[in-house]
This record gives sequence, structure tokens and C-alpha cells, in this order.
Amino acid sequence: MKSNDAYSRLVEHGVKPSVQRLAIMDYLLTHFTHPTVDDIYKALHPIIPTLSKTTVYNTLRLFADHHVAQMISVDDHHICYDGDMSPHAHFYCNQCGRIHDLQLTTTPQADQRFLQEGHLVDMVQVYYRGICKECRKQGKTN
Amino acid sequence: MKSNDAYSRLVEHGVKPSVQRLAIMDYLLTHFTHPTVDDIYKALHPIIPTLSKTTVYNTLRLFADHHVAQMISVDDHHICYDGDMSPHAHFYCNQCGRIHDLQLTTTPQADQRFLQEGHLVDMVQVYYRGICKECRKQGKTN
DNA sequence: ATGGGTGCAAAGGATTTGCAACATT
DNA sequence: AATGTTGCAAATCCTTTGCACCCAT
Repeated sequence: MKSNDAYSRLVEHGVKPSVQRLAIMDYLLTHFTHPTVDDIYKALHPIIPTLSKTTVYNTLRLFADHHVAQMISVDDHHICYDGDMSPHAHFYCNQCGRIHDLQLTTTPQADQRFLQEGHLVDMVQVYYRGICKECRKQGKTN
Repeated sequence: MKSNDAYSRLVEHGVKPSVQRLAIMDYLLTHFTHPTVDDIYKALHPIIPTLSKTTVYNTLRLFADHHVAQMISVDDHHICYDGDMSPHAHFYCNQCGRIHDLQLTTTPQADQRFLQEGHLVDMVQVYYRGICKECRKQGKTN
């Protein structure tokens, strides 16, 4: 059952579950659509009428801090979240603004010298930009 | 001479040069410090007293559109710009907030299947996050 | 009873827009 | 003169904060 996934995921990462947190976590685990704060708020507000946007903001930040979700900011001023923490890249379509997931054939390696200098890397994100196939078909550009 | 670099860079990419644009381009070409809009404004305002922040915003967006500079948004709400268009990654220090450049040993390759599906990739960015060596030495964390 | 979680309202910032003045060709 | 650029002021939008209430332990 989905709620259990959400529950255990939170607990395993040291996040105290609450109705709101479980709902948001569950939403992320069932919608890999890179939702924004607003998307999540709009989706859950009907279900949890008292939910406030503040809570969505706070919760997502909490999730990112605890590595149960990641914040994505491929383009300026369009921040969204992803519950998929496995290594993958994000492709942002300049035209429609959608974000697609993208497998990586090579996991990017930081330069050894850089690491040996003493820097500590704990997270990597790879962003691609371009035009997605749907938009290309419509021939608006290219 | 630096101004010439800026000039030709703009012209080559189809950006009409102007005093303001040249100054901003020149700034990017001589300061690989990942400046924010505000950094650039503060640096150039004394030299071009009439310069407005609006122009800095508009110009940097124009630059990004024309690929003469790239917009970087490693962390939420801290957008900055980079005049270095050669492939390299950015490392964001969670502690001090500075952004370091980082050589890539492997240029990340998009999955062939993804490209063959018809998507068009025209830009890649790789972001690392962690703690830089300076902050680690200070032992605030880790 | 205590501590943390939630949500309202307000504050705070960053970025964009409308429009008039200006510069350059 | 015409076109495109600039810059002021205002508007907009996103996000955070302060604080009181509420829930669960």
C-alpha cells in the first residue's frame, strides 16, 4: 500500500510523520511529474482542506534536507520536487517547460584532484536543456 | 584588449553591442566568480552611473538566450551567471554558498535512446553540492 | 503539560513589465 | 526619422517569517 511506502520512507530518514507530511510524501511517490509547490498544494488542498501552502513549502524543504526528496531548479524561477532519489538526469524543454527524466549512461565523476583537495561532495545533479520530441514534432522551433 | 573580446563575442552571437552590454560582457569575461545580478550591478554602477538593475537583468537574460553566458541556479534563489561556456561543472558549498568550478573527467552523455526518441539537447549543466575544503578546515561541519 | 507541527497573515526579496526618454544609425 | 535600448517606477510573484493555535505524546 502506498501510504506505507511514504510512512517508512519518512521514518527511515528521521522525519516524523504527520498527516500532511505523509500526504505530500505519498504524492511525490505516486506522481513522478516533478511537481511544484503549487502543484502539490492544488492537488492536496481538496483532500486536506486545512492544508496551507506554508506547510507545503516547509515540508518540502524538510524533505530536501533529509534527502527524502530532491529540489530541482533546472530553469530560473521554476522550482520543483522529485521523490525519485535514484541517480538520473533531468531534461528541461525550453518550449513547453516540462521536465523529463533521463537515464545517465555514465555517472558523472568529479575530478579526482578536486576531491583530493579536500572538498566533500554529497550530491550531484545533471540538467539538460533543449527541445523535447513533442515540441519538435509541432515544429514550432526547428 | 579585453573590450575587444567582449565586443567580438557579442557580435559573433548576434547580440548588438552597446555600452552597457559591453561592460557586462567584459565583466563576465574578467571575473569568473559567478556573479549575481546584484554583484554585477554593484560593480558597474560606479563606472556607468546611469546603469539600472533592469538593464542588468535584461542583458543577462539576453546573453543566456544567445549563449554568450550561462545562467546558473545551483541552489534555490541564488541565481548567478558565468561567462565561461566551456564544459565544466559547478560545485556549490552548502556552508559558505560559494560556487567553485570543477573539471569534468567525463562529459556526461545523454542516454542514446533518449536522443533517438527525437529530443534535442543543446545544453548540459552539472551541479555538485557539498562542503568545500575551506569550510571543512574550519570544522564547522564534519 | 510539553514540544513540535500547522496555518494565517504579513513581510521580504527577486524579477518582470509598462512606458517614456534616449541614443545610434 | 526610425529602430532598438535603457531606466524608472510600479506591479507581480514566490518564498519566508512571526506568532498563535492545535495536536499528539
